[in-house]
Amino acid sequence: MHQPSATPSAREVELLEAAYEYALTHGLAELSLRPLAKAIGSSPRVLLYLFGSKDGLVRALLARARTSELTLLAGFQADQGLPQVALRLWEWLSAPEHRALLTLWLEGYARSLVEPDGAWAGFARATVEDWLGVLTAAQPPDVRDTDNGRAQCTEILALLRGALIDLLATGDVARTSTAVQRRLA
Amino acid sequence: MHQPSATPSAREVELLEAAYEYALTHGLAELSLRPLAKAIGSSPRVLLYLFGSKDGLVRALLARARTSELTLLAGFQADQGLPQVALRLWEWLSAPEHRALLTLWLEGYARSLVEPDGAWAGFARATVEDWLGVLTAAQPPDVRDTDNGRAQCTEILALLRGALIDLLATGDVARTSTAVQRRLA
DNA sequence: CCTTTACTGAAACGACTGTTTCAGTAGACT
DNA sequence: AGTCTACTGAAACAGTCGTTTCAGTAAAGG
Repeated sequence: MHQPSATPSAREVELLEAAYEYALTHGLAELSLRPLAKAIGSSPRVLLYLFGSKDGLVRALLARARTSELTLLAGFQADQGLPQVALRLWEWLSAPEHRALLTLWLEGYARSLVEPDGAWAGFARATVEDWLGVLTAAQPPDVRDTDNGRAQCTEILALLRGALIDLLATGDVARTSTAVQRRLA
Repeated sequence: MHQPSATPSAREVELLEAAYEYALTHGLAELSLRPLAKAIGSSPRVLLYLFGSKDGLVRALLARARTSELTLLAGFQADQGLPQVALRLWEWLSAPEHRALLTLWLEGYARSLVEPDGAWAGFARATVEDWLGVLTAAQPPDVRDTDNGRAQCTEILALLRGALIDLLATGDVARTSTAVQRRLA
């Protein structure tokens, strides 16, 4: 046996990184051990040894995705006002090189709603709170933590994410960007 | 053999309806023939006979979902202005009894982005256009079909959908509804 | 009555799933 | 040298998957 430790080994983070790259292009829904292992130069045996189970691996992948999301969000900490932060967020969201990552994010989001238990538990809710946190931090302190302030953040979050899933489906950067900027200007 | 006909038989629509109910509570990602067949009082054999393949069944389910979406949207045809239509749409979206349907919708949406070929092809894009159509129809004719008009519809669509996926994850009707109404009032 | 059409049941096929068993190898520590 | 830890390969296990084969029933039309 082997419990995936709190301090992962070097090989573990190495394989997790490779698996993450793989998931970015292949999605999480159809992820299975043998093709993944072959693609990243490993074996199902090793993946199970390091992550305990497939659920453990998926959990690690989800955590990995959320980590890189959080470090990204940390870069947007509120020196400017809410609209500016939101606009810079949209710049990041609409960048073509982040398409795969965000599709993966949406997939995890949807999955965690369908299957609230198991590996996906709480992923959607967690990311709502992560993003709301960043937006809230960009608000002036006198508005923050009021009903009005939370509604404002929720609206901006909705705008960004709604425009994002529109963009992911249509690829229409011009239309979605105009819509976002139109509201935030 | 058996090609699923353009004019489905009585038994076919009956089973499709039952399968749709099943999908609403179990999701599409983990749908498999044997459990589904058992639950709706049928057999894998019959489902394959009627729908040709599992892909055919999923396609039929997706089409079924889109159909009921379209007949819903038809009920919101523009007698009032855009904000009123959007508010009534949000009323429908935030109703607790539609939670399962909308989760299914989001699942199909995400899946069609990850796997753009096969049964899911074009689902996400199609629903974007469906919704945008309704919102556009609610605009005054002089704004319609201008860049500005399309940006406005896109923004409202983003708001509604962003608030929807927030609601689906958190269940927080109060916060999300306030956010939507705050923008549309 | 006979044929055709629509549907159904039981069982099997091959491919794939996550996981386990057993057997190692390579390097670091004592 | 010997032991311990970390990791790995090959093969098998039991289960599920979509699909096919072969069989049969029941009703409708001529």
